Amino acid sequence: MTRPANPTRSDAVRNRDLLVAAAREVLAEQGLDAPMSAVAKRAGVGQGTLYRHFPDRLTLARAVLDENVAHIEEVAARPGATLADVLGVITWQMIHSIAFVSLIRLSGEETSQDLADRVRTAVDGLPTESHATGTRDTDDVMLAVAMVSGAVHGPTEQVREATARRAWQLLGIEIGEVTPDH
Amino acid sequence: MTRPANPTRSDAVRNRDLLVAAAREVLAEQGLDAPMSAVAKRAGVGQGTLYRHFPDRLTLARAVLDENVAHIEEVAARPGATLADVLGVITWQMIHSIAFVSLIRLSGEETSQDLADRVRTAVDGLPTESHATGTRDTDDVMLAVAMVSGAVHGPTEQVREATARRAWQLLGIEIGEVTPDH
Amino acid sequence: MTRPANPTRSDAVRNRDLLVAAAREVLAEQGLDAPMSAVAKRAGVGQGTLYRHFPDRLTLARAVLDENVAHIEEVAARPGATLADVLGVITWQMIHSIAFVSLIRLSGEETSQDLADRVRTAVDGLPTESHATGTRDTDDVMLAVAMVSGAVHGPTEQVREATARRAWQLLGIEIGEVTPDH
Amino acid sequence: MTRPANPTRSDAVRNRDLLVAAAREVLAEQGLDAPMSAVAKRAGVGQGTLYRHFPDRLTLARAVLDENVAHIEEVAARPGATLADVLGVITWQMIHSIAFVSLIRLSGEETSQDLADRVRTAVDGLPTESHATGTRDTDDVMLAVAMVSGAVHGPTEQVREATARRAWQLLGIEIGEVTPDH
DNA sequence: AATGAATGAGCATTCATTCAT
DNA sequence: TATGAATGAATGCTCATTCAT
Repeated sequence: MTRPANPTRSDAVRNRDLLVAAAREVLAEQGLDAPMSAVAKRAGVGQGTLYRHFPDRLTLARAVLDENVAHIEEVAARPGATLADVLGVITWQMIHSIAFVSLIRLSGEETSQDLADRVRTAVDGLPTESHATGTRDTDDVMLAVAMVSGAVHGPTEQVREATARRAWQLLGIEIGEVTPDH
Repeated sequence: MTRPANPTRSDAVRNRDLLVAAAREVLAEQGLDAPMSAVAKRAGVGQGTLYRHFPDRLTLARAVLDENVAHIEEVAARPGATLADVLGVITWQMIHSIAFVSLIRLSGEETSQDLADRVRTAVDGLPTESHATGTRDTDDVMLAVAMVSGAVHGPTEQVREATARRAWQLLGIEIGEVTPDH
Repeated sequence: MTRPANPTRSDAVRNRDLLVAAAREVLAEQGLDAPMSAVAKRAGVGQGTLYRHFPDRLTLARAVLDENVAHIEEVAARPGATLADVLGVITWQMIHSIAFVSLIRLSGEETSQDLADRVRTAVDGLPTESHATGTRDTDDVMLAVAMVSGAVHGPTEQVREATARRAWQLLGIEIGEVTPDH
Repeated sequence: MTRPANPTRSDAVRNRDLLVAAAREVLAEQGLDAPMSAVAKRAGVGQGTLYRHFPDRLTLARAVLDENVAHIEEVAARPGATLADVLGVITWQMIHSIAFVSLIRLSGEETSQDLADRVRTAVDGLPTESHATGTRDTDDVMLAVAMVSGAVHGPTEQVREATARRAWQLLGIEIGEVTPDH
């Protein structure tokens, strides 16, 4: 348990969490260009507080993605986890958040290379579920994720999920359950 | 003699072309959100002129894409053209224009369905070059294009081209020369 | 008959008439702030032509009012015309043209004093129809017209006419038929 | 202690007042179409501040008129107040503010019906000062106000006041002192 | 440290006026 | 002389960011 014994900061920690949660929702709905004020309002804090925690839009977006990545890492670390399992989770995230897709898109940039690297590390060495898929080069897996993200569009989550599934099929890669796994 | 006096077309046509060319550059560099004023400035015309020709941003973007699509159609219509040839041209366009990628991304929307349809029609029925590729369902080809667009990122055109080529490989689809073919 | 024998200018005269007619409609509908381009478009002429005939908005507006005033003068000059007759015509004009009311409003300014003077002259010395009204000071009549113009508002012509009639009643002034008298 | 921290009202209240005062002046001088930026500049605040307090031009105009109407209500509520007193105050406001006149003009519209209603309510039931005037129907009084507003024009306040007085005379309505009564 | 008001730059859009043809 | 395209100033409005409290 890494609870920092720092009781006076409990407010700050709480606000940070509120902001990340709010940003997740707002960015998912409106995309990366959403007004910062909308995030502050949804979190129920002042604009100044938002800027205290996240000096710029990218820092905030990265904090959101960080939780996504942390969840991916967690799933990957489970005993018996397979590549398919992890890809299922990633696919769920792509389907449900415009921002997540946009952030993957920005991953090539200097902006969030570290996050991409963490996903790569998590994926690296995971066993593939069947011989049909075969062992994958990690770079190729990351590229495949980016490719599927390019396919994930459509008005409803149902449409986006169907498209994503077909995209994985075209790549010949099996994925597990598409689930938030929260 | 009451000459109708409607000769001033030379300016107008020239300005329209200047604007589309400027928009192509600006949108390629800055994406679909680029300021309209930047387009007008690059074209060397006033803002009013831009709005006279293109009442809104989408109309302008469509005019740009229209030329891309027209070129794709032209290549597809050549005697002996194959799917690989056309995909090579499309790939070149994706590598060189952020806007083109963004527009592919928007294709699902009401915005530019007609343009996407024209590409689909152009692609439909093109012969595949080798037995390795096999006959392709047109929907899958369009999905593959979207997928590759998701992979096309990177600081330089060289990197983007290499990534795009690898993406096509993962899909098992052969493409022809990556060329503007102007 | 004051038809000037100047055949080469027939086009110009025709355009002037078209413009005044268009301005009458457009100003009546949209008020004095209507775009000049809307007038030119409605007249079916170019913007340049409009500016050739009417260098500024006020000149154009005055030309419209001039026809109104000319009609008032014509009615006033008829044998047997009474003040009530003329006020009926004026009332009709107020009811049917936002611009006419606005122009009356501007009449105090230097802008169209001459037009106001012509109305005054036309009104001056007209016999009143009945002893109920009595002889009127011309200045007061002009003021009364301005006052009624202040009352002429409402969504429909029916409402505006009813309000105008009540306004004249409050002033104790009888008016004749409310008619364009074209 | 988690002090809610909401003390910053002083600035906000002050700025709101500055804006209303500035708007009063600017609208009085330039009418309802005055640029919003002119109001912000006169108030000495940024444009954003203006929009924070008044999201659109009508809201701002209504805030200005609200003070006028509040003052009318206050005078009407004084013990012993007569219709003539209130009409005197209204007349003063018409003479000194183009905007007030314009707003009376707009009263028919959906825009500020509530304000017009408040004036009507204030006027309703006020005693008339002398038998010369007699009891007035409230609708007629409101119409009379609109009529006088139509007469209030002229280059100087002196001219406008003289015209307004004559207009009331033509209506046979006595008014009290023409005064701001601040 | 939190709040939310203030700032002002930035972008979209309209329209009066000019001018090339 | 007529046309209508071009210009660019003006205005509305929206945020990102700063700062007084």
